[in-house]
Amino acid sequence: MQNTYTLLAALIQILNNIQPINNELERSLIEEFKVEEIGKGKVILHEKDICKNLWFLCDGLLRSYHNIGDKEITSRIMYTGHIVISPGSFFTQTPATESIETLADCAVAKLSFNDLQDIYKRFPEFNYHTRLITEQYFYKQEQRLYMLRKHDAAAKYNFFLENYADYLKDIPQKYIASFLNIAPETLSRTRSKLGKK
Amino acid sequence: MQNTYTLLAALIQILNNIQPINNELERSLIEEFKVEEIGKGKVILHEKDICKNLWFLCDGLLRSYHNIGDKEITSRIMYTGHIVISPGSFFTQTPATESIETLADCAVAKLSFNDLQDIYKRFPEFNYHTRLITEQYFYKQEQRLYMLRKHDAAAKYNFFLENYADYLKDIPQKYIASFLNIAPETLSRTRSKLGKK
DNA sequence: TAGATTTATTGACAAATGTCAAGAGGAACT
DNA sequence: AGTTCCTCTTGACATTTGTCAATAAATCTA
Repeated sequence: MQNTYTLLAALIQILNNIQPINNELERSLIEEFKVEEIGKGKVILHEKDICKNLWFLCDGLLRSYHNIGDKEITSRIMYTGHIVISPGSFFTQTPATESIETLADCAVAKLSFNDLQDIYKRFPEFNYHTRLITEQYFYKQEQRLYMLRKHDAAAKYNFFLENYADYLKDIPQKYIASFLNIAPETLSRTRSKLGKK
Repeated sequence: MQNTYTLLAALIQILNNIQPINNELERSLIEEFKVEEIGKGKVILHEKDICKNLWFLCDGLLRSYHNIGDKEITSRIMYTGHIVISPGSFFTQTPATESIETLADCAVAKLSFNDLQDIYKRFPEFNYHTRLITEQYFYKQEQRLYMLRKHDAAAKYNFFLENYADYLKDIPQKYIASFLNIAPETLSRTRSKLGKK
């Protein structure tokens, strides 16, 4: 496994792009983030548990999902470079209404809610970075809202292709289908109509 | 019209609930926010314009909408107490992909992007407040994502009733329909099945 | 590699919703 | 009050998607 510094380089880069962070903050982040490798198919957050960690996905693929009746709905798909939390649960430290699982072998860097609050206390300027990051995720989430209002299954699948093409082969179609809010059979038919793109 | 202080009291309250703000910041906010009254049916942000303002909706009702082909889709409904922006446009100061219009006579307090940046510079701790507010809106947006994945029109309409019942009579049904991503005719039929709630 | 298990595909059909059209009901304006 | 315009409702029908079932394909496991 690579060292923490190397694995966190992408995260440090994201932060520096927002506004250069000072060495002390960088050192604290590298110190507080705990890197771990997680095999494919592991649930890193279970529904009803409190999301006590924020993960930076150094490498890999994740999905969040929740159950409605007997159906499982994939709500988000997260890939390398993403900051991963269950928003409602992490922000308010209340039980999660969704689970998060790995769709591939992953390397993640984990920061606990409490350690993050410490960092906010010691480096108030860090609020600026996370405000901008939250704004970015907010905007991306809005894109998904637009997607779900698209008229037909083909338009929704095209959204998926535009945004997640690189991960197409690694995500079981049934998950893609529920992410797009269509039946797996409909996705299968849509794909064959579009020529298996 | 009431004075700026009275109209902004609710906003100041929201901020103080997050973390008490000092007098100087409060004074600056009251000074920088410009209150105005806007009649029903006015477009306060036009698609393709840059969203240069953040509005605090002191009193009234707004919706955001965008066009897809010949269809108009209502993306958000915002009522008294909401902080209103077109997220993608305001955060990045790029052209908006949606418009915002009043659905009733409104009183708003307006703060320009530039004035907000000044406030961030003078009061870095304000990033903390807006980070938490952004997190809250992020979470509410996620609720709308869940709604759009609900199985049928009745479930979507129930979501609307649970979240916007107070504004039911003030929002034309065709807007509610597109917000829920169903045809106006379907909403009409769904309502009559549910007994006109 | 063989067998078991899960996932994807395809067909037939059902159900929900969308579309089009006509008319009723309200709101706004003169 | 009457006219006009827009929204809502209702019906008939078309279309899309969902559901169920059978089979094929792929993946996992021993």
